[in-house]
Amino acid sequence: MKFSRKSEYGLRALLELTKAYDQSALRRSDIAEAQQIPVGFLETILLELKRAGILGSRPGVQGGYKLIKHPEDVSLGQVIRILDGPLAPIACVSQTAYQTCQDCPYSGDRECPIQEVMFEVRNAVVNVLDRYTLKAFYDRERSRRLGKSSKHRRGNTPSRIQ
Amino acid sequence: MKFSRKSEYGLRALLELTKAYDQSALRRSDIAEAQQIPVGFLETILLELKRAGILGSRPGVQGGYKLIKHPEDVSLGQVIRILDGPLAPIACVSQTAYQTCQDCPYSGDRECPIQEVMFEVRNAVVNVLDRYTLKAFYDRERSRRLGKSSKHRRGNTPSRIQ
DNA sequence: TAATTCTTAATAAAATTTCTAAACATTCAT
DNA sequence: ATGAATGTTTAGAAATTTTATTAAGAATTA
Repeated sequence: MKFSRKSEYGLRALLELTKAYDQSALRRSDIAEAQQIPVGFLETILLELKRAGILGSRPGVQGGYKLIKHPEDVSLGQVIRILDGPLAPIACVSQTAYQTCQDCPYSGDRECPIQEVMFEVRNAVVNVLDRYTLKAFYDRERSRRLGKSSKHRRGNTPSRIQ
Repeated sequence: MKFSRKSEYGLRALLELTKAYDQSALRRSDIAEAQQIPVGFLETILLELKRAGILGSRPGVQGGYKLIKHPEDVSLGQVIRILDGPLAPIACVSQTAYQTCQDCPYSGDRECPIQEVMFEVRNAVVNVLDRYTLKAFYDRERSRRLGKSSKHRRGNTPSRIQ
């Protein structure tokens, strides 16, 4: 029932990128150092997040990765689904990747008592992870740095990154 | 975020054993056949559940495995913890197997925003899995066989199995 | 005592996760 | 244009975990 290291690294990288949301791009090496992530593995992760449309990037001097979606628009559930696959504990209760259980004796019209529980587990997990967005990271860091009164206005952050 | 095949097999085996709770012991080969589980792997699983005090067993003719705890007293959370380890998605929010994250930059007094979410996920999962017991399997099968009015009285089921 | 069944440990096979390497492409400063 | 800095891509190696098998042994009952 664990999340993979990959998801963990991904979230930690996004934590850094969210803190730098309205600032300049971050090099993978900077992220790796800040969060103690093996740089080669981080690369793979950042590219998956880029393909999913969450990050943008640019090579060269002043290049790096950048969060291109608003923190409020990226749920942690989305991130984990990208990196780890479906959230459901068993394929027969997944909304995004449903599959009948192989050799399950409850196929057809008979109801499976295990499926019932697993469905509740799935919903419980999804409810938490789709409620939290990257904004939670943002707010927390702001309030740490600026004191309690911080309030971030959602606006246009000019950026040359695609 | 998946459960392992092992947990799934374990639950399915316990489903059979719960249905047979007040009847005779089940041979591993019968359980394996009923639930389409590789018999050798099932062996490993049943023994773990036995060591954990949930099952009893006896060799020889008329032998087999038997549920020795009352279905109401075995939560699905317990079962999965035995077979798959802690339910927490990350070690730093586990109650049963707490561990600080390796190389986590939020060690010490600084609060980790990821930990906060993961703690909620853990609680959500545990709430579901520790609320369901094997009795849910029992009830469901009874009502299927006997119609809606079934009500099982908790009583002494004589058994020679340890 | 013999047939049946569980017990145990070792380990093999398969799958997945984690990570590395290297050749390549793009951007920007000059 | 050129070169340094950085991302891109693919292949695959290493490590770990999961899944399963095997085989010798011990307990129970008829």
